[in-house]
Amino acid sequence: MNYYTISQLAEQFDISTRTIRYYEERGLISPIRTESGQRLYTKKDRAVLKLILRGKRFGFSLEEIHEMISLFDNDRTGRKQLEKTIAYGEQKLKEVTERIEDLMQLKQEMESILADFRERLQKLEGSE
Amino acid sequence: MNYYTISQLAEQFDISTRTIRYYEERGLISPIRTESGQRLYTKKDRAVLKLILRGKRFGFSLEEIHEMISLFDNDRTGRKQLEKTIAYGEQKLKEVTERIEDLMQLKQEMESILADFRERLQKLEGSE
DNA sequence: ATTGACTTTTACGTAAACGTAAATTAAAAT
DNA sequence: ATTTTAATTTACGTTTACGTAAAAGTCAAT
Repeated sequence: MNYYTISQLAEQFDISTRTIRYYEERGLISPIRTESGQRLYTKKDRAVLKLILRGKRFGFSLEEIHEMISLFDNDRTGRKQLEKTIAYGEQKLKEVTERIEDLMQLKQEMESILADFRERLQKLEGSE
Repeated sequence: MNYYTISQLAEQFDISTRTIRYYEERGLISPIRTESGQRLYTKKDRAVLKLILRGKRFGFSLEEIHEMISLFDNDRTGRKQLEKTIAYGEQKLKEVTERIEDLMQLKQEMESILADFRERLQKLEGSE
């Protein structure tokens, strides 16, 4: 397994190194360190970073994303733990589903507005 | 046509009056005023507010939302104007479509993780 | 070995999106 | 008529999510 440096990840995702370090400050990502203290990121870290950025695009706060990440990465062995995790996951899934429906409605509206504008343009072109 | 007061809208959408005034500061909404200076909101204003809040849930900035609102509300008569508006609208529509696809992928992933957890729970219950 | 690119921590700065408080005025209720 | 409730403006405060700069150490290349 090989590693990424912080600037490599930064370039890949077109974000700053400061941003990546900030996510670490907030406990969202935990790279290992070399003897000298340099951060090294695994593929898994990279995947987590990708998740964070996607969450951000949907308007989730880092805090919310943090919670969602812990879904993946905690080893939840106990039965109670599992049940709690599932309940939380179902809740989040519901939220995501609602957002999708909401977005699709927005899309519809935008499409109908666009159709209206296109029609207006047609009429203008016709009367030329 | 009847009007809403600011606190009525605030209650309906579960936001603060400060928030609504802030949107006005930013030019997103423009209620009329009584003689004494009290804000009065029409149904249309209410619809705009709803739009703002929906935009926010998708992670759009107030600035972006501002631009999108002007799509609805400007009377764009000229041909050039219409073409620009349509182009902008198509762009935004594309963004929304991408977000939907992105969200659906997230949903899939969450579902498969949940399925995994449920399976684990089953095994635990079975071995009881 | 030295230059240059990269990394680290520390720490102050900032824009967006409000919160909150104060002082004042107006509307609604008793 | 007078409380109570709601509204206004002004203005400073706060949180989130980073930006930016400084000082110092490290890695890669010539």
